[in-house]
Amino acid sequence: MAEFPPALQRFPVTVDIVALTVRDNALNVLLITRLIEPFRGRLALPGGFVLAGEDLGEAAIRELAEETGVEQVPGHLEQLQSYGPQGRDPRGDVLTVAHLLLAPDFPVLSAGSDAEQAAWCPVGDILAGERHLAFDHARILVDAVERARSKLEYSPLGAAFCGEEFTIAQLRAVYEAVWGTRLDPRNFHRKATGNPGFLEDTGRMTTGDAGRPAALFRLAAEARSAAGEPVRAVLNPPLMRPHS
Amino acid sequence: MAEFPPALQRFPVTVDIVALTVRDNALNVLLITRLIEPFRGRLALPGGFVLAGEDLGEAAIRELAEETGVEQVPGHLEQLQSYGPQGRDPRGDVLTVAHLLLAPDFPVLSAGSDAEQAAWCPVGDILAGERHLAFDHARILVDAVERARSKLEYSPLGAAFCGEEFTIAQLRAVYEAVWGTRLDPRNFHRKATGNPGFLEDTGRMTTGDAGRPAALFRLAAEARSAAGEPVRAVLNPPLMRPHS
DNA sequence: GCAACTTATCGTCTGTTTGACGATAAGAAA
DNA sequence: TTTCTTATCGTCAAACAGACGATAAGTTGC
Repeated sequence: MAEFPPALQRFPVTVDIVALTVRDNALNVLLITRLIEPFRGRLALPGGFVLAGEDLGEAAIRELAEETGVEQVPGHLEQLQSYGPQGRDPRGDVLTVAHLLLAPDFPVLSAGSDAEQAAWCPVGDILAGERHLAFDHARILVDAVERARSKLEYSPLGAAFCGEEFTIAQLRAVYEAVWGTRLDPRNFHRKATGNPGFLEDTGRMTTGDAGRPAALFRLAAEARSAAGEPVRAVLNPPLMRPHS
Repeated sequence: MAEFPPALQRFPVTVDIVALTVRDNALNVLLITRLIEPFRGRLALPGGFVLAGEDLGEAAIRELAEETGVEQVPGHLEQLQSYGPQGRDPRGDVLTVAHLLLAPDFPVLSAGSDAEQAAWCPVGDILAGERHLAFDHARILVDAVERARSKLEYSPLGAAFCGEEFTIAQLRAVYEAVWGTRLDPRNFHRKATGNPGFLEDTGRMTTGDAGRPAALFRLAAEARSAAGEPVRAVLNPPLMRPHS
């Protein structure tokens, strides 16, 4: 039976989760306030060490549950990228596997005194440098936002920010918040509804809002991904963000 | 001074490299024949353990150099995805960070008796199941090929498979090999040369080949990425692969 | 040298898609 | 009832993709 080399270097491994949502027409990220050193008092991405017997995705889901109180993954979770192990943590080398969660606005746990307090923060505030994140989390956040932006172009994942049913205008608001642009409502409506295999009409309408009632849509069956499965790119041709 | 928790789990970490190139109009992957257990005698992706004091990219470059003899990274190297740590290796849990190299056809080291022999293998043969790869490398290869295919659509990375200078036909052969389709030479020529910021004419021509001499192009300055930097997507609108 | 062949490059034509924007529909608010 | 707001449908021109003809400029065979 083969064994690992005796002098084999082993590394602590963490998972970090960049949970993005759209609140008040702005892209928000879920951040915790660190209660322990290092970076005590600083904002950081939720995450933690991978335990023995865990896979990466499992660890990400567990950490998310521990720090926000959600029972089920509330949106689309995918692996982003790995960072390290050098120079990330003053305690020593740590490899981190960052994950990206695109989710509807969900309530975060109001933690007790000894737990880390999670809260949604506007991404713009963080990227503008108003608050400095712990570790290399600012860089991870930048990569995550860029990934989210490009995913919206050629995948149906914009709908991951909405609930089960949504209007075209709500979906458009997602694109506008993530891309930081304004989109023409009429052209967006045409593209979203005219792409076979993207949305399907539920037959129901909104009521009570200002303006004309809107039709409610859901993701078409072929655009929904089973948990952990890659999303089939159904936006063909893609919905390009305005370049300028 | 903060320290890591005493009971902290640590994992061996490897880097694996999916080196892709185009040879004889087919997509090829660099594979080694394993000389040690586990999976002795099986084909596997080049790679190895991350050493103390190394970052992920450094480890990937070192392993590539050790197993192929290249001195410099011969193409575009980027991180693909991480896998594990469970159920990948009979010796125990290992986390691997897969990397993707898109490179021109480069000669691989003809190793001596005790080194692992690297060789280019047609990706089609592997995916068809003619040879079984060690570990979960077949799955990693599938993910890498899919990443390469989609990268060609909206990034200038097709040129990473060519040398410094290349003709439109050579670039088209790359797209055809990676996508496994035929493309109309005239429409491809129009798209490749008509996209500002993608290619620039060197002013030089091929000589000696069959047919009319072709103009030699290189990647435009704005489409070249500094080492390790993300590639700016300059194909706008993208060059979509035929869907069917 | 000359015809045949090969490959590169330029054009044309048609259907599709985008971007800009007018017009109408259908509710709530005043 | 009028006004306001938002949803949805149309229109039009420019850009673009896919199919394919035509020509240019080499090499190869004879």
